[in-house]
Amino acid sequence: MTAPTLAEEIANRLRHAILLGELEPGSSVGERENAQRMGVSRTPMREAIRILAKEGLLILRPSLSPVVADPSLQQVEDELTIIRALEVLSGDLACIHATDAQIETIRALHEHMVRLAEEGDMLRFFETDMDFHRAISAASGNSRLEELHGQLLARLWRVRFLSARQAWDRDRVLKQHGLIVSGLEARDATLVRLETDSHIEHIQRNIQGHFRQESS
Amino acid sequence: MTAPTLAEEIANRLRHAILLGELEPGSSVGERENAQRMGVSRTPMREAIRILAKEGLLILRPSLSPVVADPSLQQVEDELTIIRALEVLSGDLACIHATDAQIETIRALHEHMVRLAEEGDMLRFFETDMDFHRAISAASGNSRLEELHGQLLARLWRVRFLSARQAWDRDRVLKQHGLIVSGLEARDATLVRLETDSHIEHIQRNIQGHFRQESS
DNA sequence: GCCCAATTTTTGGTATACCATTCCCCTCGG
DNA sequence: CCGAGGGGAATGGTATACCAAAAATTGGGC
Repeated sequence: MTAPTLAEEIANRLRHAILLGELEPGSSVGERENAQRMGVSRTPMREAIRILAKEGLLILRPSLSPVVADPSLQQVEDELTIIRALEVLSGDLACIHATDAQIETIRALHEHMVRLAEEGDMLRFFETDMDFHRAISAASGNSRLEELHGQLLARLWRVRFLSARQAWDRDRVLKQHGLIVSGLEARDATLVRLETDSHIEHIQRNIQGHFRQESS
Repeated sequence: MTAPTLAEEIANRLRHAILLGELEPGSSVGERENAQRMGVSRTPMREAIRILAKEGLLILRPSLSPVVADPSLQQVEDELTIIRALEVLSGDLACIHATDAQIETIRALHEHMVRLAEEGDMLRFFETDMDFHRAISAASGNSRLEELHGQLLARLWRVRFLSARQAWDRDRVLKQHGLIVSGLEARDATLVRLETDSHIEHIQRNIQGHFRQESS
């Protein structure tokens, strides 16, 4: 792997900080201020800001400091609608193109989640959840789809993380994941599509609940 | 409208040049060279290059000049697969959420294409074709979907333009568009989905033909 | 005549300085 | 006491200078 540029590195650090909530939504992220805070010059910081803006984590305003994005329920639902379509597509393609090794990887991720659920490691559980879905898009054999899906997923990382915290339904998540894995192993596109669709619909409902709770 | 920044402006100029083929695929686009050629400093040029790279028109290589992208047939097909899923989704949503005015706009674009076909204005015809599809995604009521779809469409602008040049089947395009418009007006999601799917499948076939011809 | 290595050149990456615009606060006038 | 105007501070946008690394070229050795 080639050495990561400084701009990418601070972009990663910033992204981490945003996703973990260390930088609150709505707070401003000036070029100078943050550049000094992280000990770099404005140039790479400026580029890092553009990167995160393209990812949707920062909002650029003309002649004004960028702010940490604070997406509305409507926006999140819109994105999730797209993710749903892409994941269904991924499942369809994966049933055709996935190698056995890829499906094996997906099953391994699933079983890893089961263990993490038993141990109660919520953060790891959640991150593996993301990996699980990413692995499916990777198994589609469509690299551009994998990339795009990953971007959208990253964008919703925080809100999904927050809404998954309450996680009254880890069992349902695991059960649905299990069915999706079975569907992939049987190359049963219909089953995969159905379960994927239902799965994301539940996620959507969770997020709606999260927003409702937050506004109170 | 707020004044566009210099970086955006030269990004637009560069994009135009690339899409029109004034910059051949594979040719290198160094920061210094192009900055001087366009009479700006490296900083905005650098940013413009990043923008176009994110759009997929330029390929960044570590420690090497960026080059104008020259997508393979596989890559184009992958992207088109995604576009197909997104357009089908757009059609579904548009049948539910589109306003009558939006559908009216779509019909107007369609009829405009008919006129342009009669006049033989290929470039305008093609651009209106793009607008037609964009208008449908706009009618979905999902702004993020509209944005994403637009980006993917832009990325394939050039190859679609080239493959549409031969255009032995303008009649089929217009017929399918007409059916899609009818479907939208009737809010018949099934019809829209079917025709959209078939429409893009034909585009895919055209592009395959274009690549086959090019390689000979 | 060919290949390898050292050097030179060119590349992107980074830091810094400067500018125009805008925003904010303070003061002055009603 | 309130509002409008002005000045200063802070912002992002741009230009430029410098650096390290990598690629290309050239010269020497085999």
